[in-house]
Amino acid sequence: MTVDRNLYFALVNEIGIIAQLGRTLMESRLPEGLNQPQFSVLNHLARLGDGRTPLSMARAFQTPKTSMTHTLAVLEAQGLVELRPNPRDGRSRCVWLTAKGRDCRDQAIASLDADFAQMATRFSPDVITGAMPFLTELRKYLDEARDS
Amino acid sequence: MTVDRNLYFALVNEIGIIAQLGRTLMESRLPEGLNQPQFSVLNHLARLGDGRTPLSMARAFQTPKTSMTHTLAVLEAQGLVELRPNPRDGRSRCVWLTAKGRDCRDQAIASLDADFAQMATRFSPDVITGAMPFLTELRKYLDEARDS
DNA sequence: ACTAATTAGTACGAAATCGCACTAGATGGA
DNA sequence: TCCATCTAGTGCGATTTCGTACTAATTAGT
Repeated sequence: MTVDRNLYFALVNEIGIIAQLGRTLMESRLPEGLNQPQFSVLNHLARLGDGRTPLSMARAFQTPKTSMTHTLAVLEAQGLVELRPNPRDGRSRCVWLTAKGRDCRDQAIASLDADFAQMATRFSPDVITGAMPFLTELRKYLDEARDS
Repeated sequence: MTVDRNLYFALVNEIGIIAQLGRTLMESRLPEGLNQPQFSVLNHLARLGDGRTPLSMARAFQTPKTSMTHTLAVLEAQGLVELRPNPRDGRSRCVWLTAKGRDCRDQAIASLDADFAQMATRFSPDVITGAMPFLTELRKYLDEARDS
């Protein structure tokens, strides 16, 4: 019992530390004034397409919608995204990348490439691929467990 | 190249979301007014022994020392830890659990046990044990990569 | 022993996080 | 249609996070 608890706690703990280290490392590469959540929003819009609503993004990142409001306000103030009314829903808005936002994301990606290449020398793509299913399943589990 | 970058980015992303979900879930079980970093400090002291210095704990959690100062101030205000002078170093202090702090930690552990038991039905200890080495190595790698 | 460099901790301020309460718009009965 | 309910987003305030700059104590080099 005790052993199991420590095992699961160690897992959560290790993941928490990795997330923090990853975030700090990542932010050291990002352009000045762009933090990890802000970059994630830009990247999300670039990868999956813009025109999404704030709420859908808040859900995608599992973060409170008030946090997303703040993040988007910062990005908008920096001219990296634009918020336009949602033609399908008067309460809602759609988030669009500006040209500057797209450039900024591409540049950030380029900076991170060097880190990922470095990382690949220690962790081959195969190793990462092998580790992903467990992590994905764990994420889904925790996501579901949220409602209980 | 692009595939690799997305793979590594997906890894960091997934871990970030797991950390956030884990933290939120955990905090929903903790006593009112105790958040995850605060609990982690209590747990660390209970497991590894108290009388440690703030800096050593900041290092253990890979967090800035100013954050630890704040966390300890909160815990002290709640009467969960006590800060006493370090007899071996006049600049330093030692952190001690109070009886209340120890009780609080034990109670929190008990609440979390139910969650871990639930989690164990989906992820056996063997699966967790199998996943740990990769995560530990990744954590060490990121820790080392911090100085570059 | 003396001074320079290092180290532990904190004060302070800026920014981020996020819960609560609210507004405006949408939706689903009856 | 009308009203109760729900939903998207924001304003606000409490708390957390953490970088910079500082003080006081220790350590290292000579």
